[in-house]
Amino acid sequence: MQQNKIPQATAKRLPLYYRFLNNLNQQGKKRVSSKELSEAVKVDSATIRRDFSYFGALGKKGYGYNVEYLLGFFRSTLDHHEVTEVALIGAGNLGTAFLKYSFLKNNNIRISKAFDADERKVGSDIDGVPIYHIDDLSEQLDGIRVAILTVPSTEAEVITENLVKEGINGILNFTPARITVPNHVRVHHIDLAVELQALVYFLKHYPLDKE
Amino acid sequence: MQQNKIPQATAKRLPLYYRFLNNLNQQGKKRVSSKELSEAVKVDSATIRRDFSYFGALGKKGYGYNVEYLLGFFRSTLDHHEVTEVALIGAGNLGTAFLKYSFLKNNNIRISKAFDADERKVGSDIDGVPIYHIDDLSEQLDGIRVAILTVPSTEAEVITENLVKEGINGILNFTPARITVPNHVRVHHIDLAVELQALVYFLKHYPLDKE
DNA sequence: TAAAAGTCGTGATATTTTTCACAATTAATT
DNA sequence: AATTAATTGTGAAAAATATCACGACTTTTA
Ligand SMILES: NC(=O)c1ccc[n+]([C@@H]2O[C@H](COP(=O)([O-])OP(=O)(O)OC[C@H]3O[C@@H](n4cnc5c(N)ncnc54)[C@H](O)[C@@H]3O)[C@@H](O)[C@H]2O)c1
Ligand SMILES: NC(=O)c1ccc[n+]([C@@H]2O[C@H](COP(=O)([O-])OP(=O)(O)OC[C@H]3O[C@@H](n4cnc5c(N)ncnc54)[C@H](O)[C@@H]3O)[C@@H](O)[C@H]2O)c1
Repeated sequence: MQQNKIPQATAKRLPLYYRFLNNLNQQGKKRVSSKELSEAVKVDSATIRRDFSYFGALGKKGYGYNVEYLLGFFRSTLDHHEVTEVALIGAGNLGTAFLKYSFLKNNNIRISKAFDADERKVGSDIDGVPIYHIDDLSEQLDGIRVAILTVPSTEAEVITENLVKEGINGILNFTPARITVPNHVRVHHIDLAVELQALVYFLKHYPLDKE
Repeated sequence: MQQNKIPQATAKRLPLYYRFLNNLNQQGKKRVSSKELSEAVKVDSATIRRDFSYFGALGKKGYGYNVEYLLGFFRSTLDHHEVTEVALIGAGNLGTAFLKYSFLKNNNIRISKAFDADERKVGSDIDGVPIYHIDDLSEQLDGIRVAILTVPSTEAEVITENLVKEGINGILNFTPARITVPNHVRVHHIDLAVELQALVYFLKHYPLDKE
């Protein structure tokens, strides 16, 4: 669908641009240059211009970008007029933090259902999000295509199989397990322990001054 | 310090390799090939061999890698014999989840102190980690060089300044704010809302089958 | 109105990362 | 002992990403 010419690296930065444009818009700013944007999001200004250029000529030479126009453009590009429903699997420590956070305001994403195996949690809700039993995926998941996975890593593989069976095609996996999926399913890993360890590694092994 | 020849992309994968080698070792496995490892961590086997090769010839042709040897090697490379102490700033929803998680077992990282501005939290502890007042950074932080930032985004910039002043040189920033730091300080961003939105974007705009 | 300053869009170039593909070597098998 | 199968380490190529640098155009200033 659409031009899949857009590099992945660019696609990953789009939500970031979008959020900052939103901020600017709320501050009443009318125009912005790639240089200003660069300082705010810490991405080289040439990279920003290049990123934008994949979508056509969105700016004006000598002027910069019109915030409102750009925002409108991104809104439709990011499908931001419609809310994306997401399921959360595993309402534990991490899962609960997500349930309490509103992705709706800035991101038009709503965690609308949670699933867990713990009988004490099933039937309750967290900040208005109902928790269902994991065995009821089939009945309750209907239509939802994206899942956040915050279960113990030992459960990840089996649960993933079920999620895929029920039509999920996007998984944000916080589990350390590297899950296997058919190739119509997209998995993004966020491995917090790895991130932390990588940071520590960089601190110890890379020159301190100058990047 | 050390050969900073190692590409960043490689460095980021090291903790991942390390964890899987640990698993294998615990399962009693004596040898492993780049092909097996590849299937487990979902990284191309040539990439794995290349990554390892930056540290010298760690394997044996026709045999593969000796798990124990490789593990020992990574242990010292990742400084895994000593525990890295980390401070958590902002014991809210996300912060609490981290405090309840043990990074010690697999990663030799310990969140040893937490800081918050909420008087009701200060003085208590979460899973044994004491919560101090953010104003007491100076007295309490001593020696800690790495911080996890999980405060409201509006506070991020000011707090960062203080952290830097107190000698922090690595920050894992979960705030949507893009913080500004002197260039001897390293910041890694984990922007959960962006990750989620990027996943949704990929699902809608990239071909479903094949990659 | 003319000159100066600012800024985009992009060809060209540089850098980084990934992958291919194979000689060299080891282990396993017959 | 000889043959076959497995697997590394790496030169070379490819792919992806980032940056430079400048012509073209717009806005601002004088
Ligand atoms: N909390 C952190 O800071 C942190 C850090 C790094 C990685 N992780 C990873 O994130 C995942 C979640 O961590 P957590 O701290 O929230 O763990 P947790 O134990 O607090 O939560 C796990 C939740 O999953 C539920 N669960 C167990 N089996 C299930 C099943 N079969 N189906 C549905 N739900 C099931 C449990 O009832 C629990 O509510 C883990 O894989 C962990 O390794 C967490
Ligand atoms: N929870 C999530 O799922 C989620 C998702 C995406 C992004 N984030 C981001 O992570 C950050 C934390 O989120 P959260 O949900 O844990 O928020 P939270 O409000 O639950 O926690 C913030 C904590 O910071 C403390 N705090 C406030 N001001 C402080 C100060 N000056 N010094 C020290 N502590 C201070 C508060 O007392 C509170 O305990 C936010 O920036 C949020 O945008 C969270």
